[in-house]
Amino acid sequence: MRLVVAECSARYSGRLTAHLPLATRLLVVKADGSVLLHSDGGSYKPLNWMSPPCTMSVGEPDDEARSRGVVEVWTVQHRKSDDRLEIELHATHHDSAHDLGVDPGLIKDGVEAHLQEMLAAQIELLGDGHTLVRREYMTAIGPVDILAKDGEGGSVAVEIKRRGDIDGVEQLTRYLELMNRDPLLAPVRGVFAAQEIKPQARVLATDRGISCLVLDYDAMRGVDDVDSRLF
Amino acid sequence: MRLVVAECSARYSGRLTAHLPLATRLLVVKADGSVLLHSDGGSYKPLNWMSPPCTMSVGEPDDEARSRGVVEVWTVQHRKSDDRLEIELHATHHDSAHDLGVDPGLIKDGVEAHLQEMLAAQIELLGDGHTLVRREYMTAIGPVDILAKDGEGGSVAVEIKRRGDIDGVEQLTRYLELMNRDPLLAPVRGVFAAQEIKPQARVLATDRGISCLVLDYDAMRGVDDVDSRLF
DNA sequence: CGTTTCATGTCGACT
DNA sequence: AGTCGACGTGAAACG
Repeated sequence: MRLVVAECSARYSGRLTAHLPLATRLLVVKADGSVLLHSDGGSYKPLNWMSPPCTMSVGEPDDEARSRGVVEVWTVQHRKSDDRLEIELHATHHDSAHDLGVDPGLIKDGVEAHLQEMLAAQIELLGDGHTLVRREYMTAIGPVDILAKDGEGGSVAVEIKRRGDIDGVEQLTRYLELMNRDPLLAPVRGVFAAQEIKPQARVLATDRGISCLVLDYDAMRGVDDVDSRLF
Repeated sequence: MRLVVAECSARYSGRLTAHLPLATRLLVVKADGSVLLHSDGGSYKPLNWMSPPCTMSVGEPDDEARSRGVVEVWTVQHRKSDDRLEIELHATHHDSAHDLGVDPGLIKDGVEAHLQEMLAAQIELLGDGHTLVRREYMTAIGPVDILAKDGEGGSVAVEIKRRGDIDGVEQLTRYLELMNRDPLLAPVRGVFAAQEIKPQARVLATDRGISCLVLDYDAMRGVDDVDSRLF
């Protein structure tokens, strides 16, 4: 990985045409040839970039460019499309190269998955008499996290989220709509379960006759641990 | 902007929970406190990050962490949510800070470029006797959209926007300031041309002696088509 | 400020 | 390789 801090201007053409006026920026050249052009603010998205696979070539400025103070011209060309990024470098303030090696990558900890496991194991949290039918109950539009039956034999569909937002309620609503068309299942009641339920989501859920269940992760894990110790 | 290349591991919790195993990575701390964690490959998206507004605090590792080789602990906390990024730094290979200043940002040439072409072809829209000098007239701070001469031989710098906002007037003002320092060009008059000019922008432009020109895209394209048919 | 739509979306899973 | 859907989507335009 090469890091350069330099005054530069850039021109991108490909899916759109754009340019960056002269300013001081961070240029990152990754091992796979990809290039990022970052400013000192904004988000994680670069001002401009070229994704791999691509090839970078360093060239000399022509006379016109040199008269504008350009010292070096980088041309980054995508290998599979005609996307092209041209960077004109003026003064360079920093330039260093580093060997980073291969990255193991991000590992997403499935808190949601864990909550699902634990709620399946502690299904009585839904209410007395509830029994588990199955986890990841498949429907035409995707798997419902948990399908259960209540004490009276009615079906209960549970959607689990770490953070209970409106989107989750919408998702559960779609499932319920579909499942209630199935005479073998209907009527299906909905339960929206999450570690934290946003007020708006609670209002929407309640309005649609969906119950809300706040899950206490630590308490549930405690119960889980006790259960494990019994074996 | 601070650049650090270090062996590190990280843990993010917020909209999801995830972690990064120990590896050598680039850490970027931007002026607004945001943090990016990049590997030497992939795309422009960091492995992990924290968007502004957020606060970074540097701490000492506890005994357990120190025994694992942790030298420093960075805690990046989002100001408006409970999103949190914790980075454990082991060996540091590089550490440098740079003052980048404010970035003018990316300029997308979409409809704008087309308007520029058409105005260059119909330069008399600026007024009788006007002639085109060149498009994309290069200056130290970026290209002026159109440089023209009026009937009396005076220079005219034209800034073209799809939507004429205050930013565009500011940009043209910077160009004019620079160009009027060049004795070969001065005095340079400014014209702010756009499909639609916001009232505020018009007031500011007028106040600075910059003329406003509303461009009728469809009418201009009509003329363009007629021109094409002549050939 | 909330809401909706766009993106050089990116990214992964599956056909 | 092409398609589809989720994303820590983010970002800009709009009311």
